[in-house]
Amino acid sequence: MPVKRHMKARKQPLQQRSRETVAVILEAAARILEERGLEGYNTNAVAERGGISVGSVYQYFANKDALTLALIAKFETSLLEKMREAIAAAEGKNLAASLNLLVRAQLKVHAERASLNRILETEEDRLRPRSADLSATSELRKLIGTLLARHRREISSPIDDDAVEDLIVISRALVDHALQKDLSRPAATRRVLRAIEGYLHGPCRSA
Amino acid sequence: MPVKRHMKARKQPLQQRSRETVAVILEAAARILEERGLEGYNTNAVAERGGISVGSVYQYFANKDALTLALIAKFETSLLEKMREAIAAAEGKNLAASLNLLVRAQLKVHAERASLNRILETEEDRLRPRSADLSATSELRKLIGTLLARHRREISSPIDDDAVEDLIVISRALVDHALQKDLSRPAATRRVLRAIEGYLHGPCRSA
Amino acid sequence: MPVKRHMKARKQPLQQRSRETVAVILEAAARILEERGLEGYNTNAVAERGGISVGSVYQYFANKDALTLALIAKFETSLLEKMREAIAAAEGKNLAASLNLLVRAQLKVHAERASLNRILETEEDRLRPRSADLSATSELRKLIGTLLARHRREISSPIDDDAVEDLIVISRALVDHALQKDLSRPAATRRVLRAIEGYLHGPCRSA
Amino acid sequence: MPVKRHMKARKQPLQQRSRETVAVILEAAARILEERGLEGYNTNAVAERGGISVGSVYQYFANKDALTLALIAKFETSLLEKMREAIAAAEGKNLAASLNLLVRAQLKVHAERASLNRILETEEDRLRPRSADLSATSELRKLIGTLLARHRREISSPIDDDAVEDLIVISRALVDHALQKDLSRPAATRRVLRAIEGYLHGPCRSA
DNA sequence: CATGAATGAGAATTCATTCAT
DNA sequence: AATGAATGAATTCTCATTCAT
Repeated sequence: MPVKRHMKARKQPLQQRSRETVAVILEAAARILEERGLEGYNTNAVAERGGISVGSVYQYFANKDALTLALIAKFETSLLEKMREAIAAAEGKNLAASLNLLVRAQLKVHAERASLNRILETEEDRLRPRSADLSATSELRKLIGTLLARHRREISSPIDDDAVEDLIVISRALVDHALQKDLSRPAATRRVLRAIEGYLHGPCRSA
Repeated sequence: MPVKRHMKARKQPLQQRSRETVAVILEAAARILEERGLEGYNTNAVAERGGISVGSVYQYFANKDALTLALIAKFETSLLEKMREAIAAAEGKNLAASLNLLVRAQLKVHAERASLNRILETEEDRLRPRSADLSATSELRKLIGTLLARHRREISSPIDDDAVEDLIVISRALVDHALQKDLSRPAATRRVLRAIEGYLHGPCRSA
Repeated sequence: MPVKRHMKARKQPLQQRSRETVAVILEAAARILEERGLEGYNTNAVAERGGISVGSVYQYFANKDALTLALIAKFETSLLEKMREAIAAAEGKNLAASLNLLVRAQLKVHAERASLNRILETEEDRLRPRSADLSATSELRKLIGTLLARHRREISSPIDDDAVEDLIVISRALVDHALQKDLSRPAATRRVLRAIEGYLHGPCRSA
Repeated sequence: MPVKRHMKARKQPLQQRSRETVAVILEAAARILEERGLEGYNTNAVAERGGISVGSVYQYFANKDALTLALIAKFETSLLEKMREAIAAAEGKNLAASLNLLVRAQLKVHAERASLNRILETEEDRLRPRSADLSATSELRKLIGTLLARHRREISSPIDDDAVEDLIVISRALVDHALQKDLSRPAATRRVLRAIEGYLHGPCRSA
């Protein structure tokens, strides 16, 4: 079953009222996903939860997948936001301290709405017509790339775009895994950092 | 919405005919998932694809989820099988060579039915009542643990159960990512190995 | 196999249109039961008969059993209504005349939709989680109790709650039986009355 | 949906083995009905419960309804048997004592497999092409008729066939009701007897 | 714009019955 | 005769989407 076309938001919510409605719908969708999972996620439920009518949902989202994509975009943006803040806060610190801040921020963001984020990641696979990258993701790559470049001298392994990508994949996987296994925050941080730092220092035979 | 309860035992395939039917069903389900994705995966389609009737599907699988779980188990077992072979083949080689074999085996298995495996992994999240481990997974952990212990002296970083778990998570994530991005086999191998070896040699300040 | 659990509240018909739809559904269900019996009673048939879609049936009734229960309630209420009227009409008459009116009313109501009522009674057994009385039934008991109390002096046998209950059981059984055997109205009336009056005058040894 | 034709047992179980199989099937059907109700009553379940194959069920019963009818006949016959015994035991006693024995016998039989009997009565309505009487029922009428004729002088009200029929209907209804409400045996006996004796002594104005 | 009733295709599951072995 | 695998029509129920008001 191919993904529906016209998956852009139907109209630009220019009016104040409209923007509020969109926010209500997104929050309702998020809550339904958290409370009932993908199984219980349907447009009627979302509308009811948001205290509006189904018709209104379709006023702003061409179809269910468009709504889901909007949710994904929103949470990806918010993740990016937090990462940006963490990187800003790391300004002036050394690599280890910076990574520590970053990982803790990432864990915090994912933990906040852990179940929701897991589901959205799953849906992303299904909805994103492969390779079509969300701008947020490439933005994140750039951010991390810049950070690492800044600390080039503290890193023993050459850092190209692929390395950045892999680092992102690795930390996301470990963070998800930690949350799924309900690890304590410090334990999770330690494990994620170990992987990242290992990666950055490369296979040094000097040991 | 929780996973179905009534997973009561269905008839075990005793006769030759039955065992064939079960195989037909599993293969049909796999093909449907590959060709149409989760969206087009329904018991009627599976039956039709297998050239049998829906009733026969339900003769051996209590419900759709049970069928999916059987598929998961089958592919997890087959993955384990291949890993076991790779480890056997690595007997006598050094760590780097062993890991190389292992990663290539993993990439091969996943690549064979890449899309199917991705979907099954997704479904596993939904179907496995958290923490309930598939025996195949714990088996894999043991296998990897043994391999690393054998090469203890070539590893600079202490390897406990958590480390093994993280290594599995990392390589699975990178393999999935590589396949999704259609990386060439050598490139994928290189990137996965880089991560693993980095992890094993730990953050060595000596660089 | 127990009665369905998910009898959660469905939308209450608020608008004019909705109330009409609910009425249409109930009437269609009644007709299907009359024409095709329990065997041919299914939600698709009901919808088709009512000229609406299945979805609409489920908009107002959580499931098939809920629809059946609504039918039961409706006809129990209507029976009660008629009995109330008969008792009102009997005001001032003596016991024999009152009973006569009552029995004739009961026969009339049951005869109107005899086959439907038989089926609904059958389903009631299956659907009512024993002891959970329909308010209509307890209402009827009260009504009959009051009538008999009014004529206490014309009755030779002490009338308690059990007696009222038994009288209701007896007359319902005889009425059903008379309708099933297609007895003429006067014959049926006579036979039911004979049983009731016999009960009320008790085993008088004076004969 | 009309009742199936060919509803007679498919073959006369002349052989010893066959008769045993039929008995096994009937008992299995009875148990399934008791344990799972009409909802869980299906030929596959019956076969499994009886430790035989579905095919064998169809060897002896043309279809499911034929099986149900056989069950009905069996339990009606057994009821009749017990009533006959009770009447024989009442030989020489007066009317009151005879009725007492009879009612107690009836309560005992129905109580033994109360839920089964309720269900069978329900199915009887559906399966018996109206008016077509089971011989057992007319036999029972004869039995009761004879008993009452024997005690003609103790009865103040004329007893014709209709009266016998009504008495049977009344006592069956009250017995069912008593069992459904879980009345104690003595209480049930008292209430059923009260109704019967009232009926027999008729509306005597002498009180 | 909002509402929410209505739609109906589609999916899961059951079970009476058949028939090759 | 017995077996039990296979069948597939039938049924319940859901939910994305539309559209009259």
